[in-house]
Amino acid sequence: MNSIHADDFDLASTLESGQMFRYVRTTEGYLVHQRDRVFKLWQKAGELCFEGVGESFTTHYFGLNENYAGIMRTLRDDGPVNKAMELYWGLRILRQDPWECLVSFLCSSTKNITHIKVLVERLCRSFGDPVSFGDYRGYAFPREGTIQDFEKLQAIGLGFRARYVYEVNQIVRKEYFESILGKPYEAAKASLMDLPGVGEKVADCVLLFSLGFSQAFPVDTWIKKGMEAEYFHGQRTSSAKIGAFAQDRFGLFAGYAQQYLYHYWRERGRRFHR
DNA sequence: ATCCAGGGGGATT
DNA sequence: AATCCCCATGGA
Repeated sequence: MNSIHADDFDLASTLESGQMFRYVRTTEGYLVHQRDRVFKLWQKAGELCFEGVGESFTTHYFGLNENYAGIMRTLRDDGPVNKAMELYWGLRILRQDPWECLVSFLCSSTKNITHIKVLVERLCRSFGDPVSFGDYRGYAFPREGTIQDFEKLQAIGLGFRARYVYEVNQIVRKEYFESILGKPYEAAKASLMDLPGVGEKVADCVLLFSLGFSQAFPVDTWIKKGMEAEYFHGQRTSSAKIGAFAQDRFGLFAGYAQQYLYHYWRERGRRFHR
């Protein structure tokens, strides 16, 4: 067991705000998969405790070296964001493995999160190497280039998404993301959108949740509905307009605003039904 | 700009 | 049992 001091950090809202799909809630905390890693995390008294993984990985993965309070200060002027910030203070943007992030969000289109989790889990079971943690047995996320059996891929239940995963697996290698990292936001997004199955939404998710482009503002259905209600007088507005509005209003850290609003509106929506 | 196929599970009625 | 909805993309 190991631990680091972690102020301004909320493990639960960070993991459960729809950025990543390979976690299980346990009695003490969370069991998390990332590429071929599987590790345990829990929080107590300002400490982030971890088992099965190193300190430098943990710090980087959760963005704990960022100036969180400083970033949040730039977003305080906005009412809804400020409200979400109060409720979920400590929600961080993850630095996931870009390959895993890309393939996961390729599976995400018009799926709810519970179903995305199932699909990603089946993908790992079918194409990933076995991994373990104590008594726990699981599977690593499939490495780049190892998703080659199209029939097996279809059997997972990906539907029309199977072709995207298959084709992207043939194109993308580890080096692919290194060239993207050096580009400005718009150019990086355009590069990702050259991949089959990658539109604005998926590109922004990969840029934000894995490559550190904090200005990326993914517009999914929750964000679209929420933004229309809150900032566009309830009028139907295109995702492109919402994206442009967000860039203008929230600036360099629009992605944090998005993640707060997404979690806030989604949690609120779910609570209505209980 | 808008429309619609693709596709399947989960939630709601 | 029927319907709606879901962190979409791509092509018409």
